[in-house]
Amino acid sequence: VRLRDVAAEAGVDASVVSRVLSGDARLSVRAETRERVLDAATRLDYRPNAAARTLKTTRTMAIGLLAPDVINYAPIAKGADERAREAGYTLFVAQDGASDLLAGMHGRIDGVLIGIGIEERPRVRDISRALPAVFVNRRGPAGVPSVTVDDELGGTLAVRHLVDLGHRRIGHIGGPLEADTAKRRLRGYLVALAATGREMNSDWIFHASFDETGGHAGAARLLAADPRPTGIFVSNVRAAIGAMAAARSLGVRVPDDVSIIGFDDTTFAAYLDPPLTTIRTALAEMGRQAVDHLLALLRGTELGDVVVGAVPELVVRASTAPPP
Amino acid sequence: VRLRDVAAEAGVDASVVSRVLSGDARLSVRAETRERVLDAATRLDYRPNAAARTLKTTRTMAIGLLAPDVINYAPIAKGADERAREAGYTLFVAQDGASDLLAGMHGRIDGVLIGIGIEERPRVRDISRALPAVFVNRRGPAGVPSVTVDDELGGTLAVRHLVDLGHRRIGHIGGPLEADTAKRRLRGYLVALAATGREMNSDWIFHASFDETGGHAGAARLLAADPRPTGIFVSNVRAAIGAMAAARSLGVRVPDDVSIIGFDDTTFAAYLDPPLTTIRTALAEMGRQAVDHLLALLRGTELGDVVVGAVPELVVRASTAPPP
DNA sequence: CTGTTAGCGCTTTCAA
DNA sequence: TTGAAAGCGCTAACAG
Repeated sequence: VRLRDVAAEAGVDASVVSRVLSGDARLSVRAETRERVLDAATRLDYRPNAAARTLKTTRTMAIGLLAPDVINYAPIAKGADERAREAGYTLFVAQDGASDLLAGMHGRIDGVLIGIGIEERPRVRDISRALPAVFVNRRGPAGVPSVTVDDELGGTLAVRHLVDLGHRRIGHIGGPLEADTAKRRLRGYLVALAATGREMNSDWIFHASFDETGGHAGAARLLAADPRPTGIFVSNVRAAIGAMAAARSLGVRVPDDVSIIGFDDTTFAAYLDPPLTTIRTALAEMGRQAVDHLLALLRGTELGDVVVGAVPELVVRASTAPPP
Repeated sequence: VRLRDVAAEAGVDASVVSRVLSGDARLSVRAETRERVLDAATRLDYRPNAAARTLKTTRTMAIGLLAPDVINYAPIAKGADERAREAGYTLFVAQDGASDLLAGMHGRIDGVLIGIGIEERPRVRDISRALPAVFVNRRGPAGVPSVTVDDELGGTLAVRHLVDLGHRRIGHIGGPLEADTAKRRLRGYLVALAATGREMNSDWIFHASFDETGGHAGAARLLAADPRPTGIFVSNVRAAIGAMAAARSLGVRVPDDVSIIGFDDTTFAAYLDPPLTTIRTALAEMGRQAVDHLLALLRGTELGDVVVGAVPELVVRASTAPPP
């Protein structure tokens, strides 16, 4: 059913229907006419044709989220989805790995939330140029706004917790260094080490993917160092799962022999063995604010880089303890 | 830049550009003209306006995937995404929980892959009526095709493995009974129990959400039964994580005191403590076939319900052992 | 081999 | 308070 069918049914012109249905404020219609229109629309189960509307208005009322990994980004996507919906927008999530994401998204969304750094996938720079974009959980190039959490502080808190427990040799399994997120967490780690006068040792630092295999590889490496760290800050929960598995297969007990603290408190954390101590960040809130930011951008307001106000906090569970 | 800009640049009519760019097979253009057009298009970095094209052709060249849970559906989404892309389609993933998914999707996609059963969310029935739909990992109502794996066989294999190890009291923590997937796995469990003459006991069966909390609640319940099962078939990896956590907090050792076998071999499984024995199903393949199915449907071919050919298989790890 | 033309369904001035 | 008309950018007959 098209607009004109509704118009015919209601005995008015299509333009009237359009105005009534789009809730045009400063419009005068007789209450009775409006009734008839609304009636006809429901009776015919009218749904506007998105393509036609978009062609006319040049707005799709949809936004995209480009995530490097749907599992890690699930909480961010959830927050973003909620907020987008509240604002009348539809959120589409696209996974990375695409040959030509740009082609796929172009013209179907008004703007995009980019969760991948330009050093990770140079292509995202083009995307951020081709359409209104806000980086989420990553910083963008100059001129493109971003919404992140305070990763550096998170890293610092993690190290400080280990220091408070008495650890002197503290290692770090971080994400890929192309991810600025990983860089900031690393900086937090380094700054905290320096501030507390703890020894630094490049053998205690390893960068790998934000998943189980990455953490596994990292722990295998760090635990082979001599001397080896007694505490490890792993900058992702899935990586922490991998790290604990590696420790286990080496006969290294957590937390008795080595303490492990993760980053981003995902559902799994509390159910692991041992339950994982983590740094909790406001992931959903980051998603929400990123949407707000993007919508503001679409309205022409430029906002710059934002760090979510909610501060990372330590969640102590059982994977950390005083050093042996 | 619009089509006509490219046309002007190339010194031809817009319709020529349209035909050249859309790679219309049975079209005769002078090689030289085609050159000029292609040249102009790249020079101007032309990108077709999706809305205009859609309005004209009534096809969006995009499909949607409606998932109840992005984490559990990540492998399915990955497979679907690959295949869609190969066919020139863009895949959009929408999470459930939406107030009105239908409104959001309508007109932006040509068809949809539905990963949620109609008993779980009655609304999906409307979606399947409003646009071409194929159910994935769920059966749809009569007349709507589906692509699933052999869940029943999977359930049977799981039980058989426990039986082979010598277990006599075998429990089941399944998904929500509204999910037909959960029903089929339950049936597999029951059939295998009956076939092997194992005792049945309703205290050993629990249905809950397909996630950590569900598995946790289930194990808490089953392990409190008297006598309690020595082996448990948990129909989801995340639920198995929760179940193992519950066992641990009750001082019940896995696999010494109780064996646990999960379903759908996700990344995590191998990294858990103990590494989880599972039934591996062809999730990505299911996603791929669902896309094929939907595209066939869009071309007018009706195909009915399909069960993915790749058979579920047992992956033995360390969470299962002979009963105590 | 290439150009002309009509129209997809909607919104939005402008006129009545 | 309502209707008429134009046009968003593209494609697909059809004509030349």
